[in-house]
Amino acid sequence: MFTIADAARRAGCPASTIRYYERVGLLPPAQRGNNGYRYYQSADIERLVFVNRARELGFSIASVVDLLRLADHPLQPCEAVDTLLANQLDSVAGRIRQLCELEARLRRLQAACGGHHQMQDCGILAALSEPDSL
Amino acid sequence: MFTIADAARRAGCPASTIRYYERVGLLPPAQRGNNGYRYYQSADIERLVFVNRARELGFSIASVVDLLRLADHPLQPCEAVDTLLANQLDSVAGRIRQLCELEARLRRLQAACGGHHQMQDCGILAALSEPDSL
DNA sequence: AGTTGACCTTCAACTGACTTTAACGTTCAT
DNA sequence: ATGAACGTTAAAGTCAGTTGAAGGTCAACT
Repeated sequence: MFTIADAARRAGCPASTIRYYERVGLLPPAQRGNNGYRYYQSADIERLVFVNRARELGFSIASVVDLLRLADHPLQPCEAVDTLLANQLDSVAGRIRQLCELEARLRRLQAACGGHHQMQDCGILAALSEPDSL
Repeated sequence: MFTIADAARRAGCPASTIRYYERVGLLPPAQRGNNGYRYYQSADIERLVFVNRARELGFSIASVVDLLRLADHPLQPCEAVDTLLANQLDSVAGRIRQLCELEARLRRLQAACGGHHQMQDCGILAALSEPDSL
């Protein structure tokens, strides 16, 4: 029997996040003591760890709900898991591509400003105002 | 004189976004017609384009406010602009690094699931539940 | 027994950068 | 004159939590 602070320590997230996960249905309602406190068992904490790992990997709350539902059916084929993972990889790869292009544009922009001059001569501000060339 | 829809077309953003920018003080209150409609002039649209470019480059609303204030003082030195840009580049580079590590972890996770098997044998779900090794 | 300090509870509001919705007014072409 | 396509506002929704207020509980120490 662990308090919410114990669970938080073990899962490596704030207690407020655990309450939030319960509130949005990502975790089932916790057992309660006579004092109203939440108490957790090892199995509950494993589920919480699962959730936190998946979140760290960038899965949305909705996807984690899906993953948990899938994990609860041990005899089903696991293709749906593969699919979720592949989608997540695609979306991460896409964001990386976008950010790399962004980085390149920022570097080009940086090159437009040699150094010490006035705002009115700043290539950065000019490029932000005018052209389509960054 | 352009309506908000004209301005939106020219700036490449939804009209709702323009209203939002005005509401949060990123744009000055627009001129109004007798009907209450907003009307924009070329200079207003230039400012809006500036804002949208900066937002596309990932600058926060607060940073765009700074950039605009800087751009409004043409005789000041432009080092502050350089600094804002350098910070933005740092933060983008940092996000890229994080996402690349995330991508690598997702790929390792993907390798844990060969293909057709049941949930209970799925290396993906196992890795999410158990170890620190991804 | 009292008190301190660390824990627990709920509910509401805040974050960023918008988007969406509802309910209503205007303009224009047919 | 009527309908589509525009405009207005305020409020709520999005995502994934975090923060704060106001209060109840528990364990240890004096």
